[in-house]
Amino acid sequence: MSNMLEALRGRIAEAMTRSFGAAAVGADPMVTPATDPRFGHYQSNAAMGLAKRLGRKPRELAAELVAAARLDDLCLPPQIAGPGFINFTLRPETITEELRHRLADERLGVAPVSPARRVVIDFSSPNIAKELHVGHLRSTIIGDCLARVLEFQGHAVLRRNHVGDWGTQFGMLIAHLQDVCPEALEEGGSVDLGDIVAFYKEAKRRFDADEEFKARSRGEVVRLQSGVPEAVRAWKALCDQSRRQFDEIYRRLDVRIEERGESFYNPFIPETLNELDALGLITESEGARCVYPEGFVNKQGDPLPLIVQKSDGGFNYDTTDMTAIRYRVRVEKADRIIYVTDAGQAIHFAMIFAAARKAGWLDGARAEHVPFGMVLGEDQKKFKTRSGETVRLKDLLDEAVARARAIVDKKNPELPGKRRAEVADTIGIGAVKYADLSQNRISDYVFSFDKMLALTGNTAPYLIYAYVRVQSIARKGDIDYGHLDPAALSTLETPEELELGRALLRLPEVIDVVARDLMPNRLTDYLFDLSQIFSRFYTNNRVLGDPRQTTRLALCDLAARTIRLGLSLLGIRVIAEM
RNA sequence: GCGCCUGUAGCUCAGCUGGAUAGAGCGCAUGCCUCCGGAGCAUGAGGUCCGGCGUUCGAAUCGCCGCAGGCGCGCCA
Repeated sequence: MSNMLEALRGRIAEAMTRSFGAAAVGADPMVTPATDPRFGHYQSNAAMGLAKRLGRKPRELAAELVAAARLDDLCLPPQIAGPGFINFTLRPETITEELRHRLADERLGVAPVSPARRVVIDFSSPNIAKELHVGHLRSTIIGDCLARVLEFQGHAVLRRNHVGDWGTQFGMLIAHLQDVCPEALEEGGSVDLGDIVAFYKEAKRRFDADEEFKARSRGEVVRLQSGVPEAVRAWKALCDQSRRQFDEIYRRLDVRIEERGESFYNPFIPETLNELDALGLITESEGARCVYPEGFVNKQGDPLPLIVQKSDGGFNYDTTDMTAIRYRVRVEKADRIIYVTDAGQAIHFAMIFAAARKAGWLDGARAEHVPFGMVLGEDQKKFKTRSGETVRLKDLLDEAVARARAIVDKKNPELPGKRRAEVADTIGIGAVKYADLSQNRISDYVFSFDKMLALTGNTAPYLIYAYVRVQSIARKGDIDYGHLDPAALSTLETPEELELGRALLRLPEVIDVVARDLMPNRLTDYLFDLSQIFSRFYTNNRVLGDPRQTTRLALCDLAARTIRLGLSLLGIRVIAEM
């Protein structure tokens, strides 16, 4: 049993039914990590809740539960405290035994979930012909992290980049392309259009300034939508060019994602609308076709619509999102669909989900919006460059790496230049990700290079440093952690050993919580806590040359592997030296 | 105007199905290198959990009413 919390929960649930029979069936054993180390490792608050239902004193019930529970193999005799808290302390032998298993377990005690589900995660989602900018940072990083966590649990995760690759803006882009790069309209061959963003800006400038160009642009939209091959080729060339620029950033961020843009869903729009219509969910209003999910009103207090077809016959993101959610359930057989977008879209998704539910599409599936707050500058205003421009992700990453490089150069000039470059890259990118993920994603997040790259505190550099220290011990002592014999791990004794051992055991519970709440900061909090405990351990417990060397090396190895695994779930790499 | 989100130490933030004396980092003060990397460790000061009322054995957490800030509010996404 590698998840101690689950184990205890099971034992208490069992004791509850044994002691109180039907009255306790389905009641929550209320087992949680202890709120304070002085209370032990875990606690159950079930007695207080039960007291009301059974009309008895909570401390009495707690005593009965303790008497009825079979816990001897896991913990010391439980203590009853306060109004009826039951406090559990794991036995040192239990902790040690479990750590022996972990030494030989690649997954460090985290069992794959059963049954595995099919999960669609919709994240990042930039627009074609535009830049990946700071506005995409959180969606990309958080979405990737959630994907990694759910994949590690064993779920089949479909990572979807719902890029904006359709719409009226393509008219001006195609018209501009005709003028500056006519060869892109020909069949076959790919063309390098250069900086697609500059291209977009120029097209936009002409569109705003030139009536003839504007008219031509409108014509191109029509040609594209009706599938004229030349227009479609131009569109593809534009998307390809954008994709190359996106992929460069995803590569640097080590983010894997499958592009499935809005255009992908075009063929499925008619059947989606037909089905909504057949269900009687579509109402016409001012020439537009609308779905009115209940409970949403506009500023006049009138029902708020999803406009699934505009009055000009065109489609918008309500249409695409309705089509996509239906496709994901019906065709991709998703059990769970997760949308990682800014909090400002909360109402939009609430409406999409409500409408999809009404249509019966979510009967066997769960749709969730995972909202996050804005990225703010240190002035607490929306994060912009000094000149007021949107911050490009590329520039942001470059600066993080450059700053990390400056720190490495200063701290460890003996490291060869090539290694310093790797270290700077790992730390710089890792710091950007960690800073974002360690924040409660709901609140707005103040972006600060200085804070994220700080060598102390809850930052990527601090965690990576803890990892590096373990590798450093190995180098010093000429140790190969791969050759440690699990059986040689003796029962933990010192307070620091026990504290570290207990912290290591928590990993499976933490992963469960992250997957349940989709809150990466629960994982970063744990890793930071673990790293601090590890630092305490190795400053106070000599490893090399100590009679307990083997046991302590095993703890070092487990700490390093736990940190490495945890960081990998955040999308952050480690290095052996820094 | 309505809706959503946020409000916790000087600053930046945690606080997980309501649980015990509310935590961390930074900053500040004071210790610790004959010792595995001091990018570290230890100790301390610092709180009207925005305010009020309510629910509960128990509220930072739930409900209602206010206050402040952010975001959104019909054919962009």
